[in-house]
Amino acid sequence: MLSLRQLQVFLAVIETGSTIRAAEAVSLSQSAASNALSELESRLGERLFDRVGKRLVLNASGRALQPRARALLVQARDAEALFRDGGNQLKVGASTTIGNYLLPRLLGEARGELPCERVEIANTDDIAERMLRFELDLGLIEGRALHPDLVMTPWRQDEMVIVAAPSFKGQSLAHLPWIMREPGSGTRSVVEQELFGTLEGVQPILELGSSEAIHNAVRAGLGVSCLSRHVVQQSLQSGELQVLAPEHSIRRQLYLLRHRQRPDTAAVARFLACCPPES
Amino acid sequence: MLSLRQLQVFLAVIETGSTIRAAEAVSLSQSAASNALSELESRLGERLFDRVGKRLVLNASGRALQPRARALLVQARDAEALFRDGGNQLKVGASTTIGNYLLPRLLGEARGELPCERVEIANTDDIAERMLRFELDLGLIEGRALHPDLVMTPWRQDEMVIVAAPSFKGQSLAHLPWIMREPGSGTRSVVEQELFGTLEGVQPILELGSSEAIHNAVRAGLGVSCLSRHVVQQSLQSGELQVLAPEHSIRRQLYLLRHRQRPDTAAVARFLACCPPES
DNA sequence: TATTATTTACCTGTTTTTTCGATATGGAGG
DNA sequence: CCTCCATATCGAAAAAACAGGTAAATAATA
Repeated sequence: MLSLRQLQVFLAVIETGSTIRAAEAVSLSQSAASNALSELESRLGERLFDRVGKRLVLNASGRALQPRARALLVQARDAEALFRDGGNQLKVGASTTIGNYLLPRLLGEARGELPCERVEIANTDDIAERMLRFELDLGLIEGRALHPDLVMTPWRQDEMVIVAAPSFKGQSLAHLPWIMREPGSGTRSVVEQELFGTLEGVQPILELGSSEAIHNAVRAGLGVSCLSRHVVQQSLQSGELQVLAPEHSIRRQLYLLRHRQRPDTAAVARFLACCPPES
Repeated sequence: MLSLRQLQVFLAVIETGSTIRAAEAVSLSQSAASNALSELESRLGERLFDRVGKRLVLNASGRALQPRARALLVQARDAEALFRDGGNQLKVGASTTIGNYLLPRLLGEARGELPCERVEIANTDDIAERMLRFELDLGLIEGRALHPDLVMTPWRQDEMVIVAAPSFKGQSLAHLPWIMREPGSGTRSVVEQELFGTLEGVQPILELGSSEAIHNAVRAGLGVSCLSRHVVQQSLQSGELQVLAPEHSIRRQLYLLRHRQRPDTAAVARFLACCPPES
């Protein structure tokens, strides 16, 4: 049976490129690291690195083993963390709307029941990448992540509504002064897709890089926009903003993002018990 | 860092109920097994068994660890098998239609390219259960498996057609002498659901326990039935059977079944490269 | 109730494995 | 050709794992 330590050395060699630095990284002597690596190779009956000159170059077999080794070590760590104090920590990656608006409210409602967590806000692709590197325990995304090692499961829905200051009244949508997110934003692409028939050819009068900036621009009467209800909820309640054309509201699905090869951490399970999928 | 051997002992103790038999199972001395277990517990800072009398009774912490330990060990074995000769072996569980008709043809077409495989035919529930115990590497099922640790992905489609001997001509479907699978069969439930409107109240004149039996009964002119096109393909080509009411054909989805916590084996990957999802 | 059998946990000496420091080997660069 | 640097190897030392024996605790039995 191969040992976890051998895999640890194997991965360290990949990352550092040499047995010397790998040994340092896992606090071993160089000879021990070299030994662990050769033992792993002989157990598998296959060289994992090509020895070209004095360099170790990962070969096809090594590349095949790498993701499995990583997954094994992460799962071992997770198993230990199950019971240690660190088992309470949870690193969530959330895309902007979720991280800025939805999640704070959920965490507030379940204060105390939720593990001590850390939320990192980034776009969907970044979150997917960090999930792949096991740097995050759970992703909450608005877009899609297509990597075969990532599993998307429907979580909640987000309603995007067209909002404007109260002065705007029942004009045709296409003639309004639109404010939008920058091209490339997931939010913008959803809006363009869903409202395509209505907004064809419309040029936004303003493009802003964040929902909150747009929110403020709309409150200032600069124009109209289509924003998540969660962003503008307060302004709607206070009457500072109104919903235009409610029939054009967009429902979009929000997803949980998990790594296929990593069972839920204890903390992830607790989080999901508090904020289960609703739809 | 906990060791795989400790987990091995832990699982053996669960299965055998005592350190003595566990030691035997993993070829260790009793003292070594007892030691490994206590070391694991002290590393985790948590007792995994309650010592009640001279018995070891798995407690809540132990139950939490168990599935992770199992997954870790299986993955370690898979990683080793990646390169060993055994890495070619593949245990597929297939439900009846797939295992009896579809798979043999696929394997025949890809002869030599596919790893040396072993196909076990069972019903969907059995396959799901064996997947959960890591006794199968891959499932190919016609029905649904709902366990949270099992992942279904669409694979291919199966077309079910209404077939009869050539003597049957354009009568109303409800008035034909129907032959069906026994109640409880997945195939039968699909047929009943899809043809419900047409077949309401119809009593089959015969119920048989296998598709092949029905096939032969239909060929013998005993009646009509709704069978996978794969089952009757040959008889259709030879003109021995005809398709009645093609507009009532049923398409049903076939699924790959995998364990969420187990990355694809090398052999599974090769199998899927040969027989990829088509729809 | 006393006795026997069984099982866990611990102790001790021994064996095996792992690790270390030093050294041999071998390509890369001046 | 010689020096630099990294890997691989070797013997010694350290650490870990091991087997066998044994005490304590409990269940079963007389």
